[in-house]
Amino acid sequence: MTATTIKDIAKLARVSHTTVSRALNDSPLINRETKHRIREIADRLNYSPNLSAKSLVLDRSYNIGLFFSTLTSGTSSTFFFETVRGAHRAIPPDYNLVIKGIDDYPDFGKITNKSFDGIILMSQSADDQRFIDAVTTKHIPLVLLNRSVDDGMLLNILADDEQGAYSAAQYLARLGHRKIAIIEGRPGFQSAARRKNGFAKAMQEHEIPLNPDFCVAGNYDVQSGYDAMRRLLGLAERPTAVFCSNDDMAFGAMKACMEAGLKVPEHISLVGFDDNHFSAYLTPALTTVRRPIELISSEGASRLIQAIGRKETIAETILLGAELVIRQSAAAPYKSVDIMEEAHE
Amino acid sequence: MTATTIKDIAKLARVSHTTVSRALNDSPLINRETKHRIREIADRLNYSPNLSAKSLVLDRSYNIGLFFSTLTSGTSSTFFFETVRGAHRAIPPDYNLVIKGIDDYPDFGKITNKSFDGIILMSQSADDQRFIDAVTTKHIPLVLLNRSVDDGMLLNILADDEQGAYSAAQYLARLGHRKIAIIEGRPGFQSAARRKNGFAKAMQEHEIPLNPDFCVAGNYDVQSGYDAMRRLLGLAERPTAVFCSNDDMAFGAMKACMEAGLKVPEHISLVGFDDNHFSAYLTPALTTVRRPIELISSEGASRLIQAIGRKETIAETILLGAELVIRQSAAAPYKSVDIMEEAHE
DNA sequence: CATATTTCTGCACACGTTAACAGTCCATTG
DNA sequence: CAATGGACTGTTAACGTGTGCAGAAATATG
Repeated sequence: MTATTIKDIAKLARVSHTTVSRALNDSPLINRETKHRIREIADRLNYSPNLSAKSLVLDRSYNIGLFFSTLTSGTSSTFFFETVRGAHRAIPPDYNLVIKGIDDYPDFGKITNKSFDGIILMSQSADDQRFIDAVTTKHIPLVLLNRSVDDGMLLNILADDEQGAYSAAQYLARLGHRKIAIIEGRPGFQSAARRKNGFAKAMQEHEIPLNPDFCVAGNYDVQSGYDAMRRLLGLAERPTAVFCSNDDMAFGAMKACMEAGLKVPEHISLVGFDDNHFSAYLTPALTTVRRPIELISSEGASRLIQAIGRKETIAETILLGAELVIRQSAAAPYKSVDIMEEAHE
Repeated sequence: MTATTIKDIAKLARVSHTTVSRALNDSPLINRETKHRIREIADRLNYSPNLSAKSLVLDRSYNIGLFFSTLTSGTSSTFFFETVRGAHRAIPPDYNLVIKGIDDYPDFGKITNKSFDGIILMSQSADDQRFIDAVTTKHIPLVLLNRSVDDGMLLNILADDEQGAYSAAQYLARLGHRKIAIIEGRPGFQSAARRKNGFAKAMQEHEIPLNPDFCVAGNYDVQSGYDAMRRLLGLAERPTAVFCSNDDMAFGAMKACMEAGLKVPEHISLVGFDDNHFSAYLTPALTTVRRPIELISSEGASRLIQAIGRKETIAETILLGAELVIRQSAAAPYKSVDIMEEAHE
C-alpha cells in the first residue's frame, strides 16, 4: 500500500540503499550490471522517487512560480492563457508550474528560496515593486515579463510596446488621418504609458498636435473602451481615427460606433493592440498590433531554467518586436477620400 | 545566508527544537508565555518553515494538480482562464496550484500521492480515461470537471449541457424556426454529444425532423465555425437558424454570414454556447448559453480540499445549470414574419 | 609475492520537521 | 510527608533521499 522506496529496492537487490540511489542517478561509481539489475527491479516496482525527500536534501523545490499581479481582475483571458502556455512549454516536465497572484499574499514571508526554485513575474503594475524587492533580496532567480525595471540586476523581457504603438499610429497618419484619438490603457500600467509614448511620437513626426480632448482614459476593459468611444463621439469635433490601447477596448469602441450608426472603417477608423484570438473574426476584422506574449513567456521561462542550472543571474532587457497586423478596420478618412477624388477629376 | 530553522530559534529561546515546533503549531502542550516568546523570535528572524521537510514527515505535498487534457490546442482561452481562476479562488493560499497537461506525461508513473495531495481534472476528451484510472488506483483524491464518468467512485461536476442546448434550441423553435441547423462540437468530446442531444430533444418535442444536411461538423475553433457556416450557406435549402455548439464557432459563423451578405438576425438567426467574454460586445450581441465554468471549477476545488481534509472520497454527480442569455443574434425567421404580417392585414 | 591502484560498495550522517514517549517540576490530595 | 496527577519540556527516532569517507575486492605494478 505505501509507496516503494529505495530501501525496498535495496532489500530485493541485496545491496545498500546508497547503491540504489547511486544506480538510479546513474553515478559512475556503480558497476554497469548492478545498475541494470537495480533499474529493472525499480521498474518492476513502479518506483518513483519521493520528491519531498529529494527536495529536502538537494535544496530544490522543483517549483517554478508564475506570478501575476492579480488573478481576480484586470487580466484578459487570452493574455493569461498565452502566458501560461508559453511558460508551460518551456519548462521541463519534472518541474511544477505554480500559478499565483501577488495579491494572494498579505506579506511575502512565505515566499522563500525553498518554496520556489525560480519565479516568473508577469508584471502588470508598478505596485509589483515590493514583490520584486522581496524576491530579489532572497536571491530567488527572477525574470520579469512585460515591464522593465532598470534595476541593473534583473532580466526583463517585454514587447516593444512603444514601437508597436508607433507603427499603428504612423499607419493611421499615413492613411491621411489628422484627427486621431487615443483610448488609453489602465492608469499605472507601464504598457499604457509606453503605448501612449509611441502614439505621441508618431503624432509628432507627422506634425499633428496632441489634442487633449482626443486622449481619453480607459482601463483595458471592453466596457471602458465602449465608454471612452461614446465620450469621443460626443465631442463637437469628432476624430476620424482612434488608436485603442488594446483589442478589448477596440471591441467596445466598435460596438459604440455601430450603435451610433457609424460604419467602420468608412466613417471612422479603429486600430487595436494585442491581436486577440477573436480580432480576426470581428466584422470588420480588426487592424491591430501583435504582441508576442507566448514567445515572451516561453523565452523568459527557458532563460530562468538556464539561470537556475548555472546558478548565476543574468541582467538584461530584451525587447521582442510587436508587429502591425493590417486588416479591415482602418482606411483613409472620409474627407480625404473626397478630396483625392476631387483632385482626380 | 542560509534560511533560519526551528533549531536556530530553539537556541535563542533556550528550548528544544521540539518545543519550537509545538509552539509554532499552537500545540496546547506549550505554556502561553513560552509560545509568545518563541513566536516573537520567529517573527524577528523572518522564520518560514521548510515545506519540503514538512511534506516529508506529514506526507503531504501541498500541491493541487489542475490537469487539462492538453494545453497546446483545443482549449479556448476564456475557458482556461475561468477554470484556473475558479480553482485558484477556492484553494487555500498555502497550497500550490500546479497546472499540467495530461499529454505532458509519457506514462503516469511520476504521478504519485506524494506529488499531489489531490487532482482536479478539467476533462475534455474520453481519452482521459487512462489518466483517471491511473489516479484512482493510486488513491489520489480526484474531482472530475466537465465530463461525467459513472464509475460510481468519482465526484463529477459539470454544466448541464444537454439542458442548456435544449433551452437554446427550444428558444429558436419557439421563435418560429423550422429549418434549424447545428454546428457540432469537437468529435469525441462528451460536451459535443450532450449538446447535440439537447438540441435533438428540442427538435423532437417541436416535431421538427433532424435533417442530416443541417448537422455539420466543427471542432470548437473559430475557424471551424466559419467553415461549417459556409457549408450550410452552400446548401440548396438554407437553414433559417443555426445553433452553434460554442461561441467561438458562432463568431466564425457570423463572419461567414456577413461575408455572404446575410444580416444577423434579420436573415439568419445564430445562437452560441458558453457566453464568452466578448459575446456581449459582438454586433449583433450574441444570444448564447452561459455555462458556469468558474463556479464548476471553484466548487470542485473546494470539495477536493474538503475530501483531502476528511480523508474520504465522495462519489456524486453534480449538474450546475446552464442558462440561456437572450441578446440580439436570434429573432423570428424572415418568412414567418411576413406570414404573420400578412395575417394581421 | 607484496604493494599500489583502481573499482566498486556500505556505513553513517545530514537535510528540517513532527510525534511517541519519557521525564521533570510543582501543586494537590489523603 | 508520601503519593498522585497535571502541566510542561526534552530525548529520540522517523520520514526518504543524497554524499563524504572508509573499506573491500579485484586488478595492475614492481
